[in-house]
Amino acid sequence: MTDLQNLPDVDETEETHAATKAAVFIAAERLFALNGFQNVSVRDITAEAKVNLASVNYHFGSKDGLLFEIFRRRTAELNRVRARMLHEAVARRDGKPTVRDILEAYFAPPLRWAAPDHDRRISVQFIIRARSEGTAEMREVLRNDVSHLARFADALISARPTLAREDVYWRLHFALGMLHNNRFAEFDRLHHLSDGLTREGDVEALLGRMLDFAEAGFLA
Amino acid sequence: MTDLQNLPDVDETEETHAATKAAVFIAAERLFALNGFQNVSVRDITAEAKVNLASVNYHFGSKDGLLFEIFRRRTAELNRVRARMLHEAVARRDGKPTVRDILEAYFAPPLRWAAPDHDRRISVQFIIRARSEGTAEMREVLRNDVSHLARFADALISARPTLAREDVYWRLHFALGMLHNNRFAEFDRLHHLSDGLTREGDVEALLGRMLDFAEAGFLA
DNA sequence: TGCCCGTTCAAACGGACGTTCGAAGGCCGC
DNA sequence: GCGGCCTTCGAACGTCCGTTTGAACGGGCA
Repeated sequence: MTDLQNLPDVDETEETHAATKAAVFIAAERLFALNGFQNVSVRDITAEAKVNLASVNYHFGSKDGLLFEIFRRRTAELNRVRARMLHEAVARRDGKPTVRDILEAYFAPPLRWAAPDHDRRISVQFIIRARSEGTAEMREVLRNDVSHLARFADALISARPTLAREDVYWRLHFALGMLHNNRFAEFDRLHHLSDGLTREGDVEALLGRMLDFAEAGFLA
Repeated sequence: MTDLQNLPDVDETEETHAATKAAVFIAAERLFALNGFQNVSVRDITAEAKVNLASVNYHFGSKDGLLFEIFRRRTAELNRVRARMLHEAVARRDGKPTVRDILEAYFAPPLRWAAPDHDRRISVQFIIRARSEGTAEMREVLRNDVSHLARFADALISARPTLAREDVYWRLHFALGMLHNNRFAEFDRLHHLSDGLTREGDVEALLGRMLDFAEAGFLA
């Protein structure tokens, strides 16, 4: 029951009171995010969710169908929040958002989801993983995702009109690299390298550091 | 201090005496880099190398053994080149290399390997993939790799003494993200986003762009 | 030539996996 | 209470995979 609240009530598909489907969804997202897509079997998922083995194929058609549905919901959700933040920044700045505003609209949502006590902490790791381990179907969505990313690229081009467009695209590419590198394993490595000096708990501080770095890179 | 110059060399003579082993090595590196570790079977490798199925287990013990040997050789090779470049930069600047020097020593070797006509173009993609899809054994090596990375971190701390150490570690983390994001799939996405404006062919130009961005981030 | 031993070969083994199937369960309107 | 339908269940199927096996091969040396 409490599990149902974590399942996003996506408008198009009305959810019946199938607790099994929600349990599978949550268990799969967690296991995939932690262990990788190929290293998690349908039996692992149904064991964690404490449901029957056939549940995955009954509710999601196939293992890939389950993976894709998680991916689709989470990316749509994330893109919605990002678009809203960008829109608010445009309104706040009278149509002229700064580079930092635009980068913040892209960085902040996933970073805030990744906060230690946030219930979407796992979703961010799932999305990051999908970018490198995703199936062909996921990459297809990421292709259409380009139109979403293009809004931020256009905003950046407007914010820095003196810079060549290709320079903006490359720097956006670098900024995306900064963001996508925020995986558990990389945080561990950094923590080990710095002898415990760096801590990932404070996401607002991390956001500030990332914006300082990326903004300077864009203004160079 | 570990002397990276004295790491075990790649045994090229062994390859010439056992052509099968070399063929397996090359085919496996290529397939793994292009398709991912889990998506390539031993049968795929031996088919591409035109050798018998049992060759992998005979020469490398297991599939994971083959994977690890490729990973071990390539990372050792890369670290050696990086350490040499850092050493040369230290000598050239009388013990005071700039932030740009240090970043260049870390960025340039893999980027130059990734040049379109370079024979190590595939190796870079393999190494990048190992960072996110690697086995537990590989991550163990990456843990020891921290001592290699620590040299660059220390150099950066010396180059920017007024900056808090944790700030340097975080910014190095960001710079690593920029580098590790240079995958085929990401280049494709960028190419698509920019409508063909960005081209990855000129690695020296890319290196310059990356150094401009990261240097500005460090000097912020 | 005849033996030796590192290498290659075809074939099979055992297991893990995604998926399917038919039956049983359980909730609902009637 | 009863029939219908969505869901859950245990069990099995077929496939692909990494690995092993034992025999055959072939060059180097006495």
